[in-house]
Amino acid sequence: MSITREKIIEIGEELVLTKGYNGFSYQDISTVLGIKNAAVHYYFPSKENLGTSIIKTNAQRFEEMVDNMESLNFDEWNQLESFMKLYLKSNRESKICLLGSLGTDVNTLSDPIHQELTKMVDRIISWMETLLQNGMKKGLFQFTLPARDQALRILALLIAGLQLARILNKSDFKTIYQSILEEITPKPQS
Amino acid sequence: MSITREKIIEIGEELVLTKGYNGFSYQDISTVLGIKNAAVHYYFPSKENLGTSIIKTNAQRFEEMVDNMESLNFDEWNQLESFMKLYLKSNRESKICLLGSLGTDVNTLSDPIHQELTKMVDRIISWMETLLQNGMKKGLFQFTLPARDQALRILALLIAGLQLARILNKSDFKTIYQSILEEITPKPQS
DNA sequence: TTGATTTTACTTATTAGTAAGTACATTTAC
DNA sequence: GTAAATGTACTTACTAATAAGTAAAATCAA
Repeated sequence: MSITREKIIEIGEELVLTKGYNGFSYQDISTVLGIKNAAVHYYFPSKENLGTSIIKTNAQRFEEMVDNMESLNFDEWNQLESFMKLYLKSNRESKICLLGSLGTDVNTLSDPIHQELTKMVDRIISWMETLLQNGMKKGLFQFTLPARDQALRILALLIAGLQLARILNKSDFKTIYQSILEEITPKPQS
Repeated sequence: MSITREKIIEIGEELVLTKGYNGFSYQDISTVLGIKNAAVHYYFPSKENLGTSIIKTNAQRFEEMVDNMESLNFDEWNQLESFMKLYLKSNRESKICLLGSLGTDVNTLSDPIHQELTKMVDRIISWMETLLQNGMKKGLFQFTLPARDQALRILALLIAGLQLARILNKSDFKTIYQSILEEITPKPQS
C-alpha cells in the first residue's frame, strides 16, 4: 500500500482530532505533505472517502490492540487500563477522541461516515461491556450498574474528559482518569 | 434590543448545537430568517462577534436560572436536577451541549471566543462544586471525591452523554442521566 | 427627517472536486 | 533485447460553489 495514502490518513486523523472534521481542508493535508491538493483527491476522491478511511483505520487499530492484549493474556484490568492510556496520550498531545470529535459534527456527515462511526462506537461499547462483565466475575472490578451502562459511563468520562481538559487544564483529565479507576476498583469488605 | 438580533443568536446557537461552529454559515442563519446575509453582518460584523454573543447569552441564561433557583429556595438536589434537566431537553431535541460542541472546535476559535468559553466552563464547574459541597453537608448528596472532581465527572457525563446518544440512541443518555443521580444519592447506613 | 435597519451588489478567499497532461517505472509483445 | 503499451503517482490548471465580509444605496419607523 502507498505510503502517501497512509500519511494522508494519518494527517487527516490528526486534523480531525485537533480542528474537527469541518475545521480542516484538503489543502491543510497537501501543504503538510508538500504535494498538491489534487494529489489528495487522487487517493480520496471525496472527503467522505477520507472520513470513512480515517474511522476504519482507527477501528482496525483498536481491533489489533484488542487481539494483541488477548494473545498476551492481559487480564481485564490491564486491558481496560491500556485502553484508557490511549486517552492519557491524547490528553498529553492536546487531542480529543475521534468519537467525541465526530459526535459534534455527526449531523453534517454523510451516511457512510455516520454508519462507520456508529459501528465503531457500538464495537467499543460492547467490547468494554464484555470486559467489565468478565472482570467483575474474577473480582477485578466492582460496580453495581449493568455492564453496558457502566461501559457507557466510562467512555463518556474519557471522551468529555479530553474536551474539558482542552478548555480548562490538562490536569483535569488526569483527575477524571483517576476517578474512573476508583469507580470500578473493588472495595474491601467491612 | 432588536428582535432580529435576538433571533440571530438563537438560530446561531441552535446551529452550533446541531452542526458545530464550523458547520454553519451566515447564509444558514439568513435563510431561516428570510433576510440577506449582509443583514446578519450588520448585527454581528464577524463570526467571532456572533460566537462570543452566543456563549455570553448562554452564560447569562445560566446565571438567571441559578438566581431564580436561589430565590425560590430550591435545595441543592433540586438545583442540580434542574440543571441536568436542561440536558434531558437537549437530548430530546437531538442537540448537544454548547461546551462539548465548542470543545471540539476550540483550536479553530479566536481568542475572545476561547476566553468566553473557558470562563463559562469555569463558572459552571465552580457553581456545581459549591452546590455539591453544600448539598453533602445537608445529607442530600453522598460522594467521596473532592467536590470539584465530582462536579467535573458529572459535567463530563452530561456532555459526552449527549454526544454518544446522538451517535447511538437517545435512550443511552437517559441511562447515563440516571446513573449520575444514583452516583450521588445518599446510601442508607448499614 | 433622522437614525436604525436591511438590501443590493459586490469582493476576496477558500472550499471540494475535476480534466488533462506529465514523469517514470513496469510489464508486455515481438 | 528492444520497443510499445500500460499503470502509478502525481502536477497543472481549472470549475463551481460557498465562505466571510464590505460599501453604498434604499427603506422604514418614530
